[in-house]
Parts: sequence; structure tokens; C-alpha cells
Amino acid sequence: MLTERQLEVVLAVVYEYIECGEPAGSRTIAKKYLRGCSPATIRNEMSDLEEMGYLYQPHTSAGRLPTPMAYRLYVDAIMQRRRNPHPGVNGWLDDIRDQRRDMESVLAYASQLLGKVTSYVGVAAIAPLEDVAIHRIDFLRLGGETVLMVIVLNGGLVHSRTILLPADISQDMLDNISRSINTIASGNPWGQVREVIYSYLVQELEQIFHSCREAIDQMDLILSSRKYRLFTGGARYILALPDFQDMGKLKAILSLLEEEQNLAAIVEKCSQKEGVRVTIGDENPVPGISSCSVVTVASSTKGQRAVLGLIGPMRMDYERSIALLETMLKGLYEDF
Amino acid sequence: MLTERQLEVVLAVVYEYIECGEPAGSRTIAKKYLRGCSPATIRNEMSDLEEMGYLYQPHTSAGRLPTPMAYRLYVDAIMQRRRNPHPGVNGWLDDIRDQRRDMESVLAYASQLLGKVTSYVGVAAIAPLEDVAIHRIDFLRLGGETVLMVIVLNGGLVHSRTILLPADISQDMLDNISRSINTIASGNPWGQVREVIYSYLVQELEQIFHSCREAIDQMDLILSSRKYRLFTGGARYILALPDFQDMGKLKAILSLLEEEQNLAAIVEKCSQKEGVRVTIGDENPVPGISSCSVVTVASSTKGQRAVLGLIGPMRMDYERSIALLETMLKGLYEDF
DNA sequence: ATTGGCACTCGATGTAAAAGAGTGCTAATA
DNA sequence: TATTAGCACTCTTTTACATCGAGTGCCAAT
Repeated sequence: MLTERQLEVVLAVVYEYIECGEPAGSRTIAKKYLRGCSPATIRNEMSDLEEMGYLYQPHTSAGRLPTPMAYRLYVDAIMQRRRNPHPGVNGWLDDIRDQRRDMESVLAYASQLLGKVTSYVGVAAIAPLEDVAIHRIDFLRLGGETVLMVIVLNGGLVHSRTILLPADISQDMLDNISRSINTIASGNPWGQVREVIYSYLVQELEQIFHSCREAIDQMDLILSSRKYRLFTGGARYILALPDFQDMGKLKAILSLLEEEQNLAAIVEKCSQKEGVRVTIGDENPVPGISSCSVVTVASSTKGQRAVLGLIGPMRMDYERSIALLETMLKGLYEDF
Repeated sequence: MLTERQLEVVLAVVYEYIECGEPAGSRTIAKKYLRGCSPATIRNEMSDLEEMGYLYQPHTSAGRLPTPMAYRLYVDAIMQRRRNPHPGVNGWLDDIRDQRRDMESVLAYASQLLGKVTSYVGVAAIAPLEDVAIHRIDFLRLGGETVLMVIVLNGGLVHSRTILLPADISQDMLDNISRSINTIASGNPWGQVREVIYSYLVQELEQIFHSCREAIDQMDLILSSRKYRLFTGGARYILALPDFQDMGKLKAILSLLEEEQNLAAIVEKCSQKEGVRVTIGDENPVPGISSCSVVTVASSTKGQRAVLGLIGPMRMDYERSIALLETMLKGLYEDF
């Protein structure tokens, strides 16, 4: 399809644009990347490549910009090469280790770090695997009918949620219930103990069965939905990028970050297979970021699935981003 | 100090600017607020008020803008008046009730809601009171030397953090330890049981005392520091405000939101006394938001201190913001 | 097939004029 | 003495127009 030289020109334009942020002219490409050719030759190639959909001009008298197709070509080329680990990551991991916080803080910090060092938006996410074992379930009366249910999973994820239970169930009774439930559940995945717990509750607490129904529902919600816990960081840094000077784009990306469900959709999709995944522009169905790219890396182990990602402009530095994410995820897994 | 009419003019300029967002001219003020006077009279008053530091002109041929002094006058006037509850809040509270999530989700949602309905940035925060009782403490081996410590407080706040404990302490031993600790701690504030737990650990686990030291330190950190858990929401909406078209300002405010410590400083300060607090521009020592105002409302009960707030431009709608926050905090407290 | 040359296009930059909003000042007025 | 009408003045904003320059497209020569 593409001749050798055409490929070279496309990749050169992508590379040049990623580096400088300005449309690449024929003269520049000839001088910096294809020394053997004259600008005129490059112009002819470019003209053909434009017709083929790899390049376009923002206006008649400007250089060429890569289309999403060109970025795709470029990224595929990178993905085939061997990649070096990103330098500096080890130092940052030491920082994280030193603080030794809970998992959530670690991920929040990691996402901030990702954002800071790349100037893109950092994303971190974690969810329990379907068969993760329960460590314990605990109930705490908050007052009136509300009771806080705290579920600790074996991987270290902690979920809490309020449920309604009749006000006449005392904290002592709650403690008894949780003791019985833990005897059944502790160390086992939810799928295996769900029915046993259910029938225990029906039998022990038949008079208030209706209320327990809700408790079970909430457990199902937490333990079966496998929803990701999401963290983003470094949104402030993208303000400095020329690609986000436009308020419309900014608004779109900030909206994405604040609306969990869209972000969750991105993470969800990438976690379906291990390793790196790059989505360019419209390849990502989530609305509002059609001019952005998303690089993610996913991995599952120890009862949980983790995802790290970067959301940046389409002309983001894919090579560096991919290396950074791979090195970082690997490092985090060595600790946790 | 100020004559009756001067006060009227100042308040009119503030009101007009808050409503329209443009410098207020003498003609406008005369026509809309002081029908009895001619523009020329207003001009004279304005000139005096400028000298006194209440108004200023962005340039010679423009109308007058309020200085922070003028805003202060305006806010003080509002605070003396009786305020009506903000309409619509009840519906939103029903939404929150319906979802019946954990406290964190409620606050996250509340902050988003605050941001959405005002177009400013919503803030929500909660921290345990010093003497809040412990509900239980639990330990979970994550692998290697890392152990997750989960602390549930009586108000419903859940803290988790990883600590290092020798790899040869099994999960069973951890369960025993936590059982003993809970016997001592459950239902009591940390201050009362700290020494008992400490000596228990020294005595029971003398051979690995050094490691327990760290566990105690981390408990101290969580239970004594009384750090706020912070939530912000609605940052995307401020992009539409004319006051935040400037990238510098935007960056400052986004930085504030992502850097917990500065935000914590704001919340900390306002929580020192109950009720509404308004800080205008430089009155807030936190760097970067000298052109913003912060309205907060604080309240303590049931073992925890809660704060709701709004961060907006200096010309924010103080009256509405205050009413909204007061109504919302009151509503949240009825539920939790 | 490649290249040098050249006219052409179109955004970016700069300057000048005109428009518009609001003031400050002066003199008249109640 | 406080207020007001009138008017010149100031400064921003908008519009128009000329200029500049980067880069292309195309043609003819190699």
C-alpha cells in the first residue's frame, strides 16, 4: 500500500509534530529526516499522502499535520519495537514506598505523579477480581435506622456503604451477626458463600427479613459489580499545553474526569486484556475526547485488576508515555 | 464614616457587578438603584468612594468596580439580614438519600452538586472529632511484610493504611491481636486506650516490639491528626464563568484543588467555629486564589466535624451561596 | 522520477481610523 | 451649598487595510 519512502514521510511528520507542535513543512522534513530528497519531492509525496488520508493541511499555506490514521501507523510501529524502561520511575516508587499509605492514597499519588511528569492527565484504577476472597464484613450503627456496612477484601480493598436496618437491632446484635457472617465468609469468595449467608440471615432474622434483603443487595452490588475505584491527577498541567488552550476542549476533558461513568468505561475497556492499549481520537467511543488519545496499561494479580493510564492530546509523546506506564505498573506490583 | 447615600452606592455597584459582570457606570446606578439622583451626582460620590478605597476603575473611561473592601461591606450587610433557605435543596437531598451510599460518596456527590448548581467549585470535608470512639481495628496481611490496618470510627469514618509487620506473623495471629485490641478499644476514644494498647503490644509481642512501634505510630497519625477527608466537585463549570477565562487563574484554582494541603488549610480555618464564614480575596492566606472568594459553613456533631464550601470568583453570588450551603448542611445532618 | 523556480494562497502581524462608553470638569440651578 | 446639565476628553474595542512570510502547487528542466 505505502511505499517505503511514503511511510518514512508519514512517520517523520508525526514525529516532527509531536516534538514541535507545529505543522511540518516539506523543507523541514527534507532537511531533518530525509536528507536524500529535495523539498519538492517531499511535497509530491505529501500531496499523495494527503489524498490517501494520512495527512492534512489546516489551511492552504501551512505545512501538513498527521491524521488519526497517521498516528495509528506511528503507534503500531512503536508497539512492535522493544521499549526501554522509563528512567526516574524508581525514585518515584521509593517516594511512594516511604509514605506507605493505604492503597487508595498510593493510587491517588501515582495518578498525580503520572500527570505531573507528562503534563497529561494521569489515571489510576483498581477493582477486585470476581473471585476475590472476603476478609471480613462488619456492621456499625450510625444512628436511627442507618447502619454502616464495612467490607474488607483480601487484596486490601475496603468498601463501606450505609444500609437501613430496623432501629431495634442493637450494636451487640450487629456484632453477633457479623461474627456469624465472618465465620462463613472469611477467606472465601462471595460467589461461594452468598447463598449460605443468605439462608443464615433468613433463618436467624426471619422477622426482619425484609431489611436484610437490602443488606444482601448492597453486598451483591459491592462484591459482584467489580466496579473500578478511579483516581485522576495532574489535570492542572494540561493547561500549559498548546492543544488545550481552547475552552471547549478543556471543559470536555474536565467533565470526563469528574464523571465517573465515562472514565470507568475507558478503564473497563482497556482492562479486558493485559498490557498496553492505545486509543487515538475517535477510536475511543467516550464523547468529548475525540481529539485526545488514551494510553493505558492493565494487569491482574492478587485478587485485583489494576489499570494505569494517561489521557493527552492526540500529539502526545506515545513512546515515552507507554514506557512510563509499563515501568510504573511493574514497580507498583512489586510492592503490593 | 460613610454617608447613607455612599453606602447605597457602594452596595449598588457590588450588586450590579455581581449580576452583570461588567463595570457599573454612573448612569446605570442612577437609573436602576438611586432613582432620586442624577448620574452626575453618582459620579461625584463614586469619585469620593474611589479615593476612600471602595471602588476603582479598570481604566479611565470605564465604570467602577468594587474593591475587596466593598465586597466585605456587602457581605457583612448580608450576614446581618435574615436569610431564606435555598429552594430546591430538598429535592437534591432526596437524591442523596435514595442512593444511600457510604459517607464518602455522599460528600463527593454533595460537592459535585454544589459545583453544578452554582457554577463555582463545591467543597465538602469531614474529619473525626478528637474524642470520637473507635468501633474496631482490623489487620489484614497483604503479602510479604505489608499489613493493611483498617480502623472504623464510631461516626462511620473508615481509615485504612498499610504498615510493615514481620512476615512470620500469620493472619491468625493478626486476628488474635486485633481481637485483643478491640476488646480494649471498641467504644472508647483513642486517647483513653492508647497507653493500654501500647503496653499490651509491648508485653504480648516483645520480640517484635520494634515493628509494633510503627503500628502505634500509624494509629496515632490517623486517630490524633484529625485530618480532613476532602472532596471537590464541579471544577468544569467554572470554565464558563467570564472571571476564569484567564489560564493563569484557572491553573491556580485547579492546582489548589489537587493539592490537598492547601485546601485542607482553608477547611481547617473555617471549622474553628460553627456556621458561615466568608473570605474575600486576600483575606484568605492560601496562595493562588487571591482573586477568589470562599464561602464555607461548618458544624460538629456525632463525633465528626463537617464542612461544606464554595470557591468562586470575588464577584460570586454570596447571598445565594450562603443560603445554599446552610440549607444543605442542615439537610445532610438530619440524615447522618 | 526528481528537482529548481516561481506565482499564488492564506494566516499572522501591524497600523490607522472610527465607534462607543463613561468620566471629569465647568457653569447653571434650586 | 448640593445638585444637575452639558460637553470635551480619554481609553478600549472594532473594523479595515496593507504588509509579511511560510509553504504550497505546478511547470519546465534535468
